[in-house]
Formats: sequence, structure tokens, C-alpha cells
Amino acid sequence: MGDVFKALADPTRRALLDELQERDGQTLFELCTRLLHRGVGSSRQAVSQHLDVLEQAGLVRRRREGRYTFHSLDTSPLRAITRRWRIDPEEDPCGSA
Amino acid sequence: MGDVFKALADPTRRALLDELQERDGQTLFELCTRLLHRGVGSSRQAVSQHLDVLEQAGLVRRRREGRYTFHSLDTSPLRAITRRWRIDPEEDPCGSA
DNA sequence: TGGACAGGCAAGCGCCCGCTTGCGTATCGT
DNA sequence: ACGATACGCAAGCGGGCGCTTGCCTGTCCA
Repeated sequence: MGDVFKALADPTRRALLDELQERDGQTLFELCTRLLHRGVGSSRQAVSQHLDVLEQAGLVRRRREGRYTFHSLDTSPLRAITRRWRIDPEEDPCGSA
Repeated sequence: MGDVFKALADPTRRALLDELQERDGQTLFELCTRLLHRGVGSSRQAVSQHLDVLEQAGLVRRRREGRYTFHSLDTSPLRAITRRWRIDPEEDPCGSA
């Protein structure tokens, strides 16, 4: 599933994942306007195409309802990354002991 | 650090990380020949450029020794991924309870 | 029912990315 | 010292990616 990595390669798509994590179930226009507030200025079509890529990577699910299309985040494909490479443990950042 | 995501976007670079995880401290030629055995046929220059990208992303460290350059894996930048997005827990795949 | 709204589809374009090619440099063996 | 080895550097090229443009479909409201 190299699609996941390709999907993560673009900063706008990563911002979309950030936005969906902060507020799930947003529409296309909502995401566009909130991206603007983040300083990411992308047109509606551009964002839509980004969401296509994210959907194909399994990171975003679409739910049509009337004339609205709601988008929800699915981070489960990201587990493939943590499974593939052994990630060294942290240097005890919060004193878990 | 969007460099990490860009570095992971290429399948050859991911194979290089796999190879270094399996055997750390390989030279350029070693990596080339072992990639061939994995079915990834890339020239020396191509692999070298890939290693440049990986080094710039902080995923690979280079250590010059005589006329050899050894490469070692550093997975710590990958933690940024797991930190950025909340990854849903597994569906109890191995019955940990 | 007509118009506004939310979104989809497809072609075209510019640019970056990955690869090749050619040459240069430093180190090792004999 | 000379050739071979291991690698770096830089220019050039082709293909893919992201964006735009234009038009179309479907849905809600007065």
C-alpha cells in the first residue's frame, strides 16, 4: 500500500488530516475555509482532488448526505508505518516510570 | 519536517530503509546489490541520490571510513508521524487480554 | 419551478522528481 | 607510481503530480 505514503507526501493533504482530526465529518467547503485560516490557500477542486487521494489511501471516508459530502478520518492505515520499521523508544519524555 | 514524508513517498527509498533495518551499516554497493535481490533494480547513482534524500530527512546517517561510506538507519523521525495523528488501537489481533 | 448551492468530471498545463550520463576525486592494492 | 575501486557532483531529460479551467449533475429553498 504505497498509496498511504504518497498521500502523506503532500503538505496540503497532511493539513487536511490535521483538520479532520480536530473536527471530524466536515464538508468540502468547510475544509476549504478552515484550511484558509491555517494559511493553506487551495481551490475547491484542488482540495477535492486531495481528498480523492486520501480516500484512495484509506485515510478518509466519504459519506454522502443530500447535497453534502461529509469526510471522516481513518488513521488505521498509518499502523503499517509503525509496523514496518522498528521505532526506537522515546528517551522517557514524561517520566513514565 | 515534511522531508520525512517526501522521503517515504518513494518505494525504492522504503526498500532501502527495509534493507538497513535488516542489516545496518551497509555501503552503497552493498545496498545496490541487495536491492537487486529484492527485485529493485536501480543504478548506483540513483541509489546514492535516494540516500541523499533519506539523509536529509534524518532517516539515514552516513559515516565515511576510508573509501567506504557506511549507512545506518535512524527511525526516530518516524515518531513525528505517530505523534501527529492519533492512531486507533488494534482490534486485539493477538488476544492480549 | 427556477435559481442558488454543494459537489463531480475531465482536459490541459507547469513544475518537481527520479533517473541517466559523464566526469571528477579520494582511497586502496601491488 | 599506477590502475582499480568506491563514491561524489552536476547537467539534462522524461514522466508524474498538483493545480487550474470549464462545464455538468444533483439537491435544497422560496
